[in-house]
Amino acid sequence: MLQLSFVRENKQRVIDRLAVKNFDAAALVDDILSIDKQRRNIQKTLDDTLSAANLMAKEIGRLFKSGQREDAEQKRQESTQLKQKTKELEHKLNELVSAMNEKLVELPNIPHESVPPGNSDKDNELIFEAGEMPILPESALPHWDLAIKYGIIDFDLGSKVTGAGFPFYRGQGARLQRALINFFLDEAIKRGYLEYQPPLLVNEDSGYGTGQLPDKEGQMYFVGEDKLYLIPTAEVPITNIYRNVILKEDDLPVKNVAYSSCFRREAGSYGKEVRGLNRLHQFDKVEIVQIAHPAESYNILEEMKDQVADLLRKLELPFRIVKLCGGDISFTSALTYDFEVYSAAQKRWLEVSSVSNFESFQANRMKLRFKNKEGKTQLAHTLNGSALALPRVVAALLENNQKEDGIYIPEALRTYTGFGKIVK
RNA sequence: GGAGAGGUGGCAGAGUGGUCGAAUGCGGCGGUCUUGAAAACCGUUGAUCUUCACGGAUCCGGGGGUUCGAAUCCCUCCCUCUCCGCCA
Repeated sequence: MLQLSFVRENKQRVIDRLAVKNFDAAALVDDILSIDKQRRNIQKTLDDTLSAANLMAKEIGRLFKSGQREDAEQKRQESTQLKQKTKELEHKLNELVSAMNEKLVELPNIPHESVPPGNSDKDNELIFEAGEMPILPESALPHWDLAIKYGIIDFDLGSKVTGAGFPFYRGQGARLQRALINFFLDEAIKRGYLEYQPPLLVNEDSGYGTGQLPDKEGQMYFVGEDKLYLIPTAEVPITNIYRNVILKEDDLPVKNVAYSSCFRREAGSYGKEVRGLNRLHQFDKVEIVQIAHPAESYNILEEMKDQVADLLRKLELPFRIVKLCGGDISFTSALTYDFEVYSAAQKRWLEVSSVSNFESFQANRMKLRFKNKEGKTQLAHTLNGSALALPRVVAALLENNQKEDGIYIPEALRTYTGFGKIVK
């Protein structure tokens, strides 16, 4: 969420910038500021009252000690009244604080200056395109048919054992998954990331910290018995490592990478959009997370963008990068690049990565700070990106590299798979 | 799952109803001394809110309560450790 002090000092700017996200913030901001004003008034009165009560309590202690029972007794009566007053003030203050927080979390993050206006993915700005578009014969199969032909992914078996969207990977298909995970992790480690293996279940505080809760509650699987959520991305546990943490400036940037399975309920999705590997309830992803100095975060975003592009190049997949427009960018993000690979048999672009700078939006929510050179604590910036999500990469690899005699594995991956092509 | 112990500042560790935001040690930072370093000595060293500032308020695992007054008493939740049981 945005910092209250920022909203207070930059009211018009907040409203203007959020208009780019097609978000009319005027009324909300007014509400917040008016509640804030009341809050500060009450806070002041309460502080003064408490201060008086504290002084009196000390005085009473002194009187009792020196044996002045009568004076003490009288003060004690007075103090009881003060007590009543503080109770009322506290109650009122709590109401105002929670009302304000409720409103404050409804404000989206402010988009970066370079974010183009727009309403949907059609208005996203294409900023890069690379790789050769494969030309496939008419007989080319979409990946869900290739999966059956080569016996490498079994969707029906997944439906039987669990449900739709939970495929089994089998033989060379399973091997390919493992190869991709190791490849992605190794590439990140080469770039100085520290590898983590996070828990796949997180508590409520963590869900709140990265912004999945409260608004996207329905997207996560929930284990009610233990009040735990299955993670929709490793971003959640990895970023929450730093919840309520004050780092040293020298620790920045923090670079973490994690492979994890990801679980998403995807309620309301259906049709050919979700066919095969296009959208799953459980999938694998390698996620990169950085915690950065505010002055550096946009350089780091570019660096992460190049990193993801490099992976796609090594996988020899045609891809493009789009900068999300105001209408398509997420609630929490200030600037997002989406990466899409071309899946030649479906003739579709599939999103395989999303790299974002959240600036201090997540950090403020989870109190992730660092102590700067002047000794002041300051919110850090958080960034993350998929590097990469597996299923759609696999879809494109299978479709684009299919030949008469099998499906060819790109050179960079062969040391990981141990085979050069997938055969029947 | 059963029984017990415990959660205090960056760390270790005192404190069991009143000058305790918290002794002491270590670590960190600054200084004295030194050609330099070490040692020694002196000083300093948490966070949040609020105020132009002085100052004030809050925080001893989280939440609630008792009391004029709570780190200290009560309730509740969470977590850690030890023993037993179970187990990849």
